[in-house]
Amino acid sequence: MTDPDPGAGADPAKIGDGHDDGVPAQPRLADVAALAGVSTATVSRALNQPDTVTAQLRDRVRAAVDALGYVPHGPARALASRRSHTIGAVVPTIDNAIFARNIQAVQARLFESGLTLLLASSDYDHAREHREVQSLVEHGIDGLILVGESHDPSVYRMLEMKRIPYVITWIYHQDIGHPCVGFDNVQAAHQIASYLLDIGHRRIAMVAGVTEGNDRAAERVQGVSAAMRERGLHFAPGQLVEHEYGIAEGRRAASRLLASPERPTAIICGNDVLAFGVLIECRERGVEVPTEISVTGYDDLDLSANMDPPLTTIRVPAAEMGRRSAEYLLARLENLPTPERTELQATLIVRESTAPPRPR
Amino acid sequence: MTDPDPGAGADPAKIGDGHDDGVPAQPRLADVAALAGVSTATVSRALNQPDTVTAQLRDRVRAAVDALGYVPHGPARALASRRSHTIGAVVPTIDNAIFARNIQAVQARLFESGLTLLLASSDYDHAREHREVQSLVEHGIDGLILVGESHDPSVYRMLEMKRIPYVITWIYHQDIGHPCVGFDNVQAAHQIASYLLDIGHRRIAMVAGVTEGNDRAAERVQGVSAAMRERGLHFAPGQLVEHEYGIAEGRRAASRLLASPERPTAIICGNDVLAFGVLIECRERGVEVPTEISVTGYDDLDLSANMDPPLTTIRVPAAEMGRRSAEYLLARLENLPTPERTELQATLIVRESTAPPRPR
DNA sequence: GTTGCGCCTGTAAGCGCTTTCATTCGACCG
DNA sequence: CGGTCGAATGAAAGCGCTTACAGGCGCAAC
Repeated sequence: MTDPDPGAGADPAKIGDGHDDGVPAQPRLADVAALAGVSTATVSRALNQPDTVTAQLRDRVRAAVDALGYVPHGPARALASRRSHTIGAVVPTIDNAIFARNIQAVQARLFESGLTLLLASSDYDHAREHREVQSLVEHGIDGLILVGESHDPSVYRMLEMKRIPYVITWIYHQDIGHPCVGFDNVQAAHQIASYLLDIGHRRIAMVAGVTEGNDRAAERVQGVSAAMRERGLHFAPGQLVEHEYGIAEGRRAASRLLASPERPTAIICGNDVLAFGVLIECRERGVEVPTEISVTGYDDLDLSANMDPPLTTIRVPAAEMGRRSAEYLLARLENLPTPERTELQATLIVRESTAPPRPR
Repeated sequence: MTDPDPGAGADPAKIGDGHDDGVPAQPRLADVAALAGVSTATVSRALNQPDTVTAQLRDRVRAAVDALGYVPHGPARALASRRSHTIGAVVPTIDNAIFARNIQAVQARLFESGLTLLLASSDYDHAREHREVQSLVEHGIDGLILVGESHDPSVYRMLEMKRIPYVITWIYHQDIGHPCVGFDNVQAAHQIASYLLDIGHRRIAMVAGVTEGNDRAAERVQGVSAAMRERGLHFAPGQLVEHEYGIAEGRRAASRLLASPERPTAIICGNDVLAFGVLIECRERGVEVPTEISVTGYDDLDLSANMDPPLTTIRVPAAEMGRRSAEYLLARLENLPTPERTELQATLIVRESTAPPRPR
């Protein structure tokens, strides 16, 4: 009934092309074991827990691996060990310098620990995000990095059900009910608005990112609004606008704002790229920054310090956040103690795109 | 000898927490089968080849899946089917707008077809790239996207051995011995140099990317050199420099070039970011572009058209290349016919950062 | 010279799914 | 109305690896 010799590596079906020289084209663990003259269990141990095995044996296995060009088969390993050695990440879009930097740091850190990154992007769409997450979960990810707190409830449900550790990034505040590594968007936005108010601005406009389904963008609006409210101010009609990410969008927004009868003395942007657009439109229209109008960004891209004038902005710890979020998951996977929530600092960088408003 | 009832879902070890209500915490295919009252084979078919199954059955299975919140286990599926439904990509760095755009397109296209992207970055280091590729191969990727043609030979060897389809991107020329989707860097660089020569420039400098281990950067230098050679010109000493990617690096290069006794009348940059640096340094030093000096880039980032002055550059089909390279692999996986090599166009975009040199 | 204890290594049972092959069922034809 | 063929389903054998568990061996202690 049963195969009398299941361990035999000589099954011709297993041997690829080439002369039948006994060197399988796609060697399996059993082939390595046969060549090294040990059992598959030993090879597995020699490879995965080298310490539990004789040095001599280790070398012998290593030699066999090299001789055959053996590469372990991850799915089989994942199936048997319930660990895929992969981490998933879903970002709104990779095509945004600040996320790219963040993801680069995540990938680099994971690689250091021998893990691989599964990357997906949601295009700021919760439904799509849900499908992306499901796809990642199907692939057996050991952990997941998410951007922001607001997600389809089924996302959290799935993670819970599958017992997959995850971490929320790009956001931090007292009452986040999830593990997170981020910074306080409300506070940072509040800070930049307060700075503008402190130097005398009263007519402030804001070019925010699209807030629907984007809690980071929403919190930034919230922080600015709060700072204004504290001084008894609020946005005049049409002075708080939302735009998608992009230079052209920033220009369009600025173009409208600059044409308004009560032109603002300062424009706060939800990110640096929008601010670039605003700066460019100002230049195009001959509106001097910062003498006629102040402009601020949020992110502190490399270019920001090099704009003309250099952009006042919030420096966001994108790379550190990437590294730390990876490390959180790494720690969880090793069952090492690690704080559930870590707050990073976003700092105001004052440059020359802001100045007190010109007296009328 | 054998379990008389192997299909039973009642094995207590399988049931997670909660009351023993027969609803497993982490349902497997067998649980779905049990609930739907069919075999696991049928469930598998209903899920993967819906057409081969009765509509009624399909619905029944679908219902059971929903009821249990079943999510297939990718590694197991990959092990059994020899398909992981993942594609790997290794780029030098994600933290470079043009690669980010490319990868974004890859990911989006793969997602459309239900595949997932495994992303790695090599940091322009062949040794590291090799390890990254090995790691991806271990994870069982069904295909691989590589940047450029020059890689550690063992990379190609491994792909060959494992029979993993791959595609080379960001490069194209007649004698590439690998499947590729790219554009001709030599020709594009030749074109931009020729344009400068045509409008009268003779003292031309180049700020190239680092060419070691980067065939794209090398080809761009080659294209420019060739164009100059055709007119009996060559780079003066110190007028061909290589710099890492970055604005600061571009500034540093420009700073030296502008200070040289025989100041060039045009600076060709290996990418837009270096060109931004050059442009910024010129502005800082009061060197007018393009009247005193012409500057060109390569990539055509969003910002390039919005610089002051707008940057003359080569527009690179980053997103299309991403989409097409994904599609190449998709076709290969389906055994559909697809061209082994496809050439995309990189086009010269003339803007205001270039003009004829000022007569002396 | 035994006995006992550890340390290594081997045996073998799965991990959860796909897929071949066999079987069943129903429809259709003679 | 029985027989035949095709379509739909089920049974069961792995996919390549990990990991209890068992077993063997050498050494120290008695």
